[in-house]
Amino acid sequence: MKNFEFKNNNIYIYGLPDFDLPHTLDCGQAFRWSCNDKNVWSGVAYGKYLELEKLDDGSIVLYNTTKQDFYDIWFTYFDLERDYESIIVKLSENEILKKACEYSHGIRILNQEPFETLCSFIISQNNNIKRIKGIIERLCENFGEYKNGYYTFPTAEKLASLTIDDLAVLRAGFRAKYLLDAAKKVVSGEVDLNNLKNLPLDDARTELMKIVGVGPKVADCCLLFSHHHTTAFPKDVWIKRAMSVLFGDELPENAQEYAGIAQQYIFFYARDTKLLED
DNA sequence: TCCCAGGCTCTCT
DNA sequence: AGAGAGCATGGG
Repeated sequence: MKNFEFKNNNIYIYGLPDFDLPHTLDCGQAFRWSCNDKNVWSGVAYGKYLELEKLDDGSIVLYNTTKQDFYDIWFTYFDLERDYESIIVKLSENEILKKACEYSHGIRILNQEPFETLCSFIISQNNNIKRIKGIIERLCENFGEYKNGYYTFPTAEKLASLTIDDLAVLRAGFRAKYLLDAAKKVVSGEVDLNNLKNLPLDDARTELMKIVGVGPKVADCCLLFSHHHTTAFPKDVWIKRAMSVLFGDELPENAQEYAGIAQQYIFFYARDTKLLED
Protein backbone atom coordinates (compact mmCIF):
# COMPACT_ATOMS: atom_id res chain seq x y z
CA MET A 1 0.00 0.00 0.00
CA LYS A 2 1.48 3.31 -1.03
CA ASN A 3 2.05 6.18 1.36
CA PHE A 4 3.73 9.56 1.25
CA GLU A 5 6.17 11.20 3.61
CA PHE A 6 7.20 14.85 3.59
CA LYS A 7 10.58 15.76 5.03
CA ASN A 8 13.33 18.32 4.33
CA ASN A 9 11.36 19.74 1.38
CA ASN A 10 11.37 16.33 -0.27
CA ILE A 11 8.48 13.96 -0.87
CA TYR A 12 9.02 10.24 -0.44
CA ILE A 13 6.66 7.75 -2.03
CA TYR A 14 6.74 4.29 -0.50
CA GLY A 15 5.03 1.08 -1.51
CA LEU A 16 4.52 1.92 -5.18
CA PRO A 17 6.26 -0.74 -7.29
CA ASP A 18 4.38 0.14 -10.47
CA PHE A 19 6.41 3.26 -11.13
CA ASP A 20 9.54 2.85 -13.22
CA LEU A 21 11.12 6.22 -14.00
CA PRO A 22 12.93 5.46 -17.27
CA HIS A 23 9.97 3.48 -18.58
CA THR A 24 7.50 6.20 -17.69
CA LEU A 25 9.54 9.27 -18.58
CA ASP A 26 11.33 7.96 -21.65
CA CYS A 27 8.68 5.84 -23.37
CA GLY A 28 7.66 8.51 -25.86
CA GLN A 29 4.70 10.06 -24.06
CA ALA A 30 6.67 13.08 -22.78
CA PHE A 31 9.63 14.90 -24.28
CA ARG A 32 11.07 17.17 -21.58
CA TRP A 33 12.51 14.67 -19.10
CA SER A 34 16.13 13.64 -18.96
CA CYS A 35 18.34 11.55 -16.71
CA ASN A 36 21.80 12.44 -15.43
CA ASP A 37 24.64 9.99 -14.76
CA LYS A 38 23.46 9.51 -11.17
CA ASN A 39 20.03 8.29 -12.23
CA VAL A 40 18.31 11.49 -11.19
CA TRP A 41 15.55 12.55 -13.57
CA SER A 42 14.70 16.20 -14.16
CA GLY A 43 12.07 17.99 -16.14
CA VAL A 44 9.58 20.83 -16.33
CA ALA A 45 5.83 20.48 -16.26
CA TYR A 46 3.00 22.86 -15.41
CA GLY A 47 5.61 25.62 -15.09
CA LYS A 48 7.55 23.81 -12.36
CA TYR A 49 10.98 22.23 -12.40
CA LEU A 50 11.29 18.86 -10.70
CA GLU A 51 14.05 16.37 -9.92
CA LEU A 52 13.19 12.85 -8.86
CA GLU A 53 14.92 9.57 -8.28
CA LYS A 54 14.21 5.97 -7.36
CA LEU A 55 16.22 4.90 -4.29
CA ASP A 56 17.69 1.48 -3.65
CA ASP A 57 14.85 0.55 -1.32
CA GLY A 58 12.36 1.11 -4.15
CA SER A 59 10.93 4.37 -2.85
CA ILE A 60 10.65 7.42 -5.10
CA VAL A 61 11.88 10.85 -4.00
CA LEU A 62 10.63 14.12 -5.41
CA TYR A 63 13.25 16.72 -4.50
CA ASN A 64 12.64 20.29 -3.39
CA THR A 65 8.94 20.43 -3.86
CA THR A 66 6.16 21.55 -1.58
CA LYS A 67 3.28 19.57 -0.24
CA GLN A 68 1.00 21.90 -2.16
CA ASP A 69 2.75 21.35 -5.51
CA PHE A 70 2.73 17.65 -4.86
CA TYR A 71 -1.01 17.53 -4.43
CA ASP A 72 -1.80 20.24 -7.00
CA ILE A 73 0.47 18.97 -9.74
CA TRP A 74 2.59 15.86 -9.32
CA PHE A 75 0.04 13.56 -7.72
CA THR A 76 -2.12 13.86 -10.80
CA TYR A 77 0.74 14.29 -13.27
CA PHE A 78 2.19 10.90 -12.32
CA ASP A 79 -1.28 9.36 -12.16
CA LEU A 80 -0.67 8.30 -8.58
CA GLU A 81 -4.30 7.71 -7.73
CA ARG A 82 -4.68 4.98 -10.33
CA ASP A 83 -4.31 1.35 -9.30
CA TYR A 84 -2.06 -0.08 -12.00
CA GLU A 85 -1.72 -3.40 -10.25
CA SER A 86 -5.35 -4.29 -10.84
CA ILE A 87 -5.21 -3.04 -14.44
CA ILE A 88 -2.20 -5.25 -15.13
CA VAL A 89 -4.00 -8.22 -13.61
CA LYS A 90 -6.89 -7.57 -15.96
CA LEU A 91 -4.70 -7.12 -19.05
CA SER A 92 -2.66 -10.20 -18.18
CA GLU A 93 -5.64 -12.45 -18.76
CA ASN A 94 -4.26 -12.42 -22.28
CA GLU A 95 -0.87 -14.14 -22.54
CA ILE A 96 0.60 -11.75 -25.10
CA LEU A 97 -0.49 -8.71 -23.12
CA LYS A 98 0.95 -10.32 -20.01
CA LYS A 99 4.34 -10.39 -21.71
CA ALA A 100 3.97 -6.77 -22.80
CA CYS A 101 3.05 -5.76 -19.24
CA GLU A 102 6.04 -7.58 -17.81
CA TYR A 103 8.43 -6.09 -20.31
CA SER A 104 7.04 -2.58 -19.88
CA HIS A 105 6.62 -2.82 -16.11
CA GLY A 106 6.21 0.43 -14.25
CA ILE A 107 4.96 2.60 -17.13
CA ARG A 108 2.40 5.05 -15.84
CA ILE A 109 0.29 7.20 -18.15
CA LEU A 110 1.13 10.83 -17.37
CA ASN A 111 -1.46 13.57 -17.16
CA GLN A 112 0.37 16.35 -18.92
CA GLU A 113 -0.51 19.98 -19.51
CA PRO A 114 -3.02 19.99 -22.39
CA PHE A 115 -1.53 22.70 -24.60
CA GLU A 116 1.99 21.34 -24.23
CA THR A 117 0.79 17.85 -25.14
CA LEU A 118 -1.11 19.15 -28.14
CA CYS A 119 1.93 21.00 -29.48
CA SER A 120 4.29 18.14 -28.70
CA PHE A 121 2.30 15.60 -30.69
CA ILE A 122 1.69 18.02 -33.55
CA ILE A 123 5.48 18.27 -33.71
CA SER A 124 5.84 14.49 -33.47
CA GLN A 125 4.17 13.74 -36.80
CA ASN A 126 6.44 12.24 -39.45
CA ASN A 127 9.38 13.02 -37.16
CA ASN A 128 11.85 11.25 -34.90
CA ILE A 129 12.25 11.48 -31.12
CA LYS A 130 15.55 13.32 -31.19
CA ARG A 131 14.26 16.05 -33.48
CA ILE A 132 10.97 16.28 -31.59
CA LYS A 133 12.86 16.99 -28.38
CA GLY A 134 15.05 19.57 -30.12
CA ILE A 135 12.11 21.46 -31.56
CA ILE A 136 10.30 21.47 -28.20
CA GLU A 137 13.42 22.70 -26.47
CA ARG A 138 13.77 25.58 -28.92
CA LEU A 139 10.07 26.32 -28.51
CA CYS A 140 10.53 26.71 -24.75
CA GLU A 141 13.81 28.62 -24.94
CA ASN A 142 12.49 31.09 -27.47
CA PHE A 143 8.93 31.60 -26.33
CA GLY A 144 8.59 30.16 -22.84
CA GLU A 145 9.14 31.98 -19.59
CA TYR A 146 12.59 31.93 -18.04
CA LYS A 147 12.46 30.90 -14.38
CA ASN A 148 15.58 30.43 -12.33
CA GLY A 149 17.51 28.22 -14.73
CA TYR A 150 14.76 26.63 -16.79
CA TYR A 151 12.13 27.53 -19.35
CA THR A 152 8.43 26.85 -19.07
CA PHE A 153 6.42 25.68 -22.04
CA PRO A 154 4.99 28.71 -23.91
CA THR A 155 1.35 29.60 -23.41
CA ALA A 156 -1.19 29.44 -26.22
CA GLU A 157 -1.54 33.22 -25.96
CA LYS A 158 2.16 33.71 -26.54
CA LEU A 159 2.26 31.42 -29.55
CA ALA A 160 -0.91 32.90 -31.02
CA SER A 161 0.73 36.34 -31.01
CA LEU A 162 3.55 35.14 -33.27
CA THR A 163 3.92 34.83 -37.02
CA ILE A 164 5.11 31.92 -39.11
CA ASP A 165 8.40 33.77 -39.60
CA ASP A 166 8.86 34.06 -35.83
CA LEU A 167 8.63 30.28 -35.62
CA ALA A 168 11.44 29.74 -38.15
CA VAL A 169 13.91 29.41 -35.24
CA LEU A 170 12.19 26.17 -34.27
CA ARG A 171 13.14 24.52 -37.58
CA ALA A 172 9.85 22.64 -37.25
CA GLY A 173 9.26 22.57 -40.99
CA PHE A 174 5.68 22.22 -42.21
CA ARG A 175 4.47 21.76 -38.61
CA ALA A 176 4.98 25.42 -37.70
CA LYS A 177 1.72 26.47 -39.33
CA TYR A 178 -0.08 23.73 -37.43
CA LEU A 179 1.26 25.07 -34.13
CA LEU A 180 -0.05 28.54 -34.97
CA ASP A 181 -3.46 27.19 -35.90
CA ALA A 182 -3.61 25.23 -32.64
CA ALA A 183 -2.62 28.26 -30.57
CA LYS A 184 -5.16 30.52 -32.28
CA LYS A 185 -8.04 28.09 -31.92
CA VAL A 186 -7.24 27.48 -28.27
CA VAL A 187 -7.04 31.20 -27.51
CA SER A 188 -10.24 32.02 -29.39
CA GLY A 189 -12.06 29.23 -27.58
CA GLU A 190 -12.93 27.47 -30.82
CA VAL A 191 -11.22 24.46 -29.28
CA ASP A 192 -11.80 24.16 -25.55
CA LEU A 193 -9.00 22.02 -24.16
CA ASN A 194 -10.29 22.17 -20.60
CA ASN A 195 -13.56 20.50 -21.44
CA LEU A 196 -12.15 17.55 -23.37
CA LYS A 197 -11.96 15.23 -20.39
CA ASN A 198 -15.71 15.65 -19.88
CA LEU A 199 -16.64 14.68 -23.44
CA PRO A 200 -17.15 11.20 -24.86
CA LEU A 201 -14.04 10.00 -26.67
CA ASP A 202 -15.41 10.49 -30.18
CA ASP A 203 -16.61 14.03 -29.47
CA ALA A 204 -13.32 14.95 -27.85
CA ARG A 205 -11.43 13.63 -30.85
CA THR A 206 -13.62 15.57 -33.26
CA GLU A 207 -13.06 18.73 -31.22
CA LEU A 208 -9.26 18.41 -31.42
CA MET A 209 -9.37 17.60 -35.12
CA LYS A 210 -10.77 21.07 -35.82
CA ILE A 211 -7.12 22.06 -35.67
CA VAL A 212 -5.32 21.84 -39.00
CA GLY A 213 -2.54 19.32 -38.58
CA VAL A 214 -4.34 17.29 -35.93
CA GLY A 215 -5.60 13.93 -37.15
CA PRO A 216 -6.83 10.88 -35.25
CA LYS A 217 -3.41 9.79 -34.01
CA VAL A 218 -2.33 13.15 -32.59
CA ALA A 219 -5.79 13.67 -31.11
CA ASP A 220 -5.70 10.31 -29.33
CA CYS A 221 -2.24 11.02 -27.94
CA CYS A 222 -3.57 14.27 -26.45
CA LEU A 223 -6.62 12.54 -25.03
CA LEU A 224 -4.63 9.72 -23.51
CA PHE A 225 -1.62 11.67 -22.23
CA SER A 226 -3.33 14.81 -20.96
CA HIS A 227 -7.07 14.29 -20.64
CA HIS A 228 -7.58 11.04 -18.70
CA HIS A 229 -9.15 9.31 -21.71
CA THR A 230 -7.77 5.84 -21.00
CA THR A 231 -9.73 4.28 -23.84
CA ALA A 232 -8.05 6.52 -26.44
CA PHE A 233 -5.85 4.35 -28.64
CA PRO A 234 -3.26 6.24 -30.70
CA LYS A 235 -2.52 4.25 -33.85
CA ASP A 236 0.97 4.99 -35.07
CA VAL A 237 3.11 2.94 -37.43
CA TRP A 238 4.53 0.87 -34.58
CA ILE A 239 1.18 -0.02 -33.08
CA LYS A 240 -0.28 -0.88 -36.46
CA ARG A 241 2.61 -3.24 -37.09
CA ALA A 242 2.47 -4.70 -33.57
CA MET A 243 -1.30 -5.18 -33.61
CA SER A 244 -1.11 -6.94 -36.92
CA VAL A 245 1.64 -9.32 -35.78
CA LEU A 246 0.43 -9.94 -32.21
CA PHE A 247 -3.35 -9.85 -32.34
CA GLY A 248 -4.44 -9.88 -35.95
CA ASP A 249 -5.42 -6.20 -35.67
CA GLU A 250 -8.03 -6.61 -32.91
CA LEU A 251 -7.27 -5.79 -29.26
CA PRO A 252 -8.44 -8.59 -26.93
CA GLU A 253 -11.74 -8.03 -25.16
CA ASN A 254 -10.21 -7.93 -21.68
CA ALA A 255 -8.09 -4.92 -22.71
CA GLN A 256 -10.86 -2.72 -24.12
CA GLU A 257 -11.56 -0.83 -20.92
CA TYR A 258 -7.92 0.22 -20.62
CA ALA A 259 -7.07 0.25 -24.32
CA GLY A 260 -4.84 3.29 -24.03
CA ILE A 261 -2.79 1.86 -21.21
CA ALA A 262 -2.50 -1.45 -23.06
CA GLN A 263 -1.46 0.56 -26.10
CA GLN A 264 1.42 2.12 -24.24
CA TYR A 265 2.66 -1.25 -23.00
CA ILE A 266 2.40 -2.75 -26.48
CA PHE A 267 4.10 0.27 -28.01
CA PHE A 268 7.05 0.07 -25.63
CA TYR A 269 7.29 -3.71 -25.92
CA ALA A 270 7.12 -3.68 -29.70
CA ARG A 271 9.45 -0.78 -30.33
CA ASP A 272 12.04 -1.71 -27.74
CA THR A 273 12.43 -5.40 -28.60
CA LYS A 274 13.31 -6.98 -31.91
CA LEU A 275 9.86 -8.48 -31.82
CA LEU A 276 8.68 -7.09 -35.11
CA GLU A 277 11.73 -7.63 -37.23
CA ASP A 278 10.71 -10.42 -39.54
C1' DT B 1 23.84 9.68 -50.87
C1' DC B 2 19.56 7.80 -49.73
C1' DC B 3 15.87 6.43 -46.61
C1' DC B 4 13.08 7.31 -42.92
C1' DA B 5 10.73 9.51 -38.97
C1' DG B 6 4.90 7.97 -32.75
C1' DG B 7 0.93 11.66 -39.73
C1' DC B 8 -1.68 14.89 -42.00
C1' DT B 9 -3.50 17.59 -45.94
C1' DC B 10 -4.68 17.90 -50.48
C1' DT B 11 -5.92 16.02 -54.78
C1' DC B 12 -7.63 12.76 -57.78
C1' DT B 13 -10.43 8.94 -58.71
C1' DA C 1 -14.17 6.83 -49.12
C1' DG C 2 -9.92 5.24 -50.45
C1' DA C 3 -5.24 5.69 -52.44
C1' DG C 4 -1.08 8.29 -53.13
C1' DA C 5 2.03 12.25 -53.47
C1' DG C 6 4.14 15.85 -50.95
C1' DC C 7 5.63 17.85 -46.99
C1' DA C 8 10.54 20.57 -43.84
C1' DT C 9 14.20 19.06 -41.50
C1' DG C 10 17.88 16.31 -40.01
C1' DG C 11 19.35 11.59 -37.91
C1' DG C 12 21.39 7.20 -39.12
